[in-house]
Amino acid sequence: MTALLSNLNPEQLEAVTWPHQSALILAGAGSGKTRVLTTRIAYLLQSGHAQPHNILAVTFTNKAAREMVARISALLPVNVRGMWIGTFHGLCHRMLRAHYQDAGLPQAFQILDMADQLAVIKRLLKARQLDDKALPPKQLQWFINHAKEEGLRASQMPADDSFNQLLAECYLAYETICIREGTVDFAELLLRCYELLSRNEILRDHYRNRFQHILVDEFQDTNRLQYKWIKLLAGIDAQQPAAVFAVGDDDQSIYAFRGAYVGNMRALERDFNIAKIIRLEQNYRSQGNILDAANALIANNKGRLGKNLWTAAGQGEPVRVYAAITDMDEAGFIVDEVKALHAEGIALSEIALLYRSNAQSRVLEHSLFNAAISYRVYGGMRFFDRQEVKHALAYLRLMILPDDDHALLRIINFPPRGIGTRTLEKLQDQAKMLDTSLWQTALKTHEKSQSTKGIAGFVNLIQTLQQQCEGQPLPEIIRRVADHSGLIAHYQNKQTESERIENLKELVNAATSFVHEAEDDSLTAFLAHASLEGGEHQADNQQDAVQLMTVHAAKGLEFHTVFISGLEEGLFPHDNSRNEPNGLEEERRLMYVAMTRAQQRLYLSYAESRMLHGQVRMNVPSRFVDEVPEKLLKNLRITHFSGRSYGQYAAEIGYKADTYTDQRRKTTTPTISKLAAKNLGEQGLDIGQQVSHAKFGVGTVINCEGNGSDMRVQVKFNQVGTKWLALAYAKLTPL
DNA sequence: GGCCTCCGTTTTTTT
DNA sequence: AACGGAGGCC
Repeated sequence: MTALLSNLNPEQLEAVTWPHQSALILAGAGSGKTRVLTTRIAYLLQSGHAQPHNILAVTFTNKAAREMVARISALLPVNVRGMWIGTFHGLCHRMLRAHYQDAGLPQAFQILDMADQLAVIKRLLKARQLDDKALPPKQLQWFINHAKEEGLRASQMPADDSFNQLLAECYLAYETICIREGTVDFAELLLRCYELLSRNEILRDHYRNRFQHILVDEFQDTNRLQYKWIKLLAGIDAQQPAAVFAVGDDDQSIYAFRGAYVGNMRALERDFNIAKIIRLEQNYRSQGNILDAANALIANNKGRLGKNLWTAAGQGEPVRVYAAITDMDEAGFIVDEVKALHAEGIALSEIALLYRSNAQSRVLEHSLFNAAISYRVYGGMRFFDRQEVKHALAYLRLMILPDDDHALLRIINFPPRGIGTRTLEKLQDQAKMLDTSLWQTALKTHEKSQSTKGIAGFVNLIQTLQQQCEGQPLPEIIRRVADHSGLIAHYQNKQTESERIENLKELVNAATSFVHEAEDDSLTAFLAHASLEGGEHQADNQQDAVQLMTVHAAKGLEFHTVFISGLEEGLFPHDNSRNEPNGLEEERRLMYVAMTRAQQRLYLSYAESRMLHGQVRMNVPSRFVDEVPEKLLKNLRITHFSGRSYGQYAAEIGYKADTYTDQRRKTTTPTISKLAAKNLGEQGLDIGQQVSHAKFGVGTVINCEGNGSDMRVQVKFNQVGTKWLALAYAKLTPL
């Protein structure tokens, strides 16, 4: 026991040994959050306060869940299997499988991922003859998911105007489809589980009795339904409620855009009568200057629970800032620094290049590639999202749940077997008339036919596959399906598709390792695994490489050196965040997360001009750079120019932004430097200059076009956004 | 059925 | 710039 608790600081120790009561742990970045969580579990077990089966621990990602299991196992020899440790979705799924009948689901119910869900929605909208303008599929998807996250069913949706009525009707139609097909989307896993527990007293009491300790990781990222689920399971109104041990950091809440509700932290405090929040403020990751910078930045946010990170390590190096001329120049600078760091002995994998949006990675990749520095980009297409893999999975799903129209439609004519749009329409019409699934309809109308063509051929194929795979081991089932479905042959006929065949083989490999690792190695379990664990492609290249990722993807990670690039107004903070309530504060938290990833060295950079969406844009440095106290910064521009003038350096890096061509309109417009020098100069203006406008207030000139009386300038106003103004009319006063 | 062209979009993302 | 979707054409 003493070994377990040694080396904890006083706050960590208080959290770990907290009595059998609910607790809220405010755990700053790098404060040993995971350590506290896992040591708490080990402490409960070792001290005899709890048995493994009394413990439920919930995370957001499978990776976090796996890490938790691994670290507990390392702390003490315990049967981890007795504990329920997993993601919200994974745990809800587990309950629904165990009680599928009580939950009103077929035994072989299947999980729809976001793409599957969108496809179902598109099909639904098409059937109702609603085009994109009447109701965009994405919007309906968002509406349905948000409704579910609020715990609302279609029948509870307001229909106060015609559009809301339309939304409610479509939601209802969607629910009907899912029920008939036996499919469940991500939000449904949670809502269904919540409803199951709230309606079924026996089950509820069973689980309440069992889970006396509920531990929640990244609590700030919970949505309202997840919180209600925790509350229900903990049974705050019960005689002996479970102890909820919630660990989170309101300053690192960066998922409001997908429904996370930070207010849950306050709600927990209130609902669970938490008298004292435990704050973990000692940071074991970053050096002083980096923390001071991050603290100063986040202090600009309002309504925080309040927390100030400190470190026992020294101040370390200053935060380095580079003002680039172009995005290419910015990338070039970063690559130069990476080279220098690597030469000093820093491993490439200890260097992270962070950016706000994925599109920004390209310039960086380009420069790294040319410099022959190995790098790895995170994000992008995941294994189980690939079309060939999804096709194969659709065959498998249809075999065990033939009423899944979504799966059927995906493959009824893939590979092509002569079932065209008209045949399909006929089948769908018949199904509607018979009020049954497409599969049942196909059976009824083509059962007698022995034909190997068309729908009858498809029915025969699926039935044959069902028979052939009966009782076979999982990898063998997948091998047969990939082969007999004609998928392999189809891709073999195309020269460019050889990678897809490799992926189908990889799917067999995935099944092989799944059989070795999973407790339940059924096909149903494998399909659930494919949906829920979407395939973090972990195993690949161990080689030393620079890490490229969005700031979101970097959450929870740490690196010796971190570069945050593209720190420009409009990019970071992103323009779109302005339309969202508290959008700027979320952007700032994002910046806070990015900065606190760095251990020893932090670089901030921005570019004056950047190619975005095929157009050169002039940008103003991000306010986030200004929010870092000057005394913590070190400006590298002068050093990097090494004595040259701006003009000399610009010429050297080939910066010729005299004109840019709008490909769409085939027009060439003179931009910045020349015009700025000539025409703008005549007006007493310049790019980058602060100006004042009677109505719009203060702003910065960021672009211009035309000349003479037609001349217009683009001004980024501090209050009202970016506007094009005709100089002949608008009265701009240089400041 | 497959290929081509035009057009619109473009933040972040896990389950 | 780049990608995806829709619609037209052979």
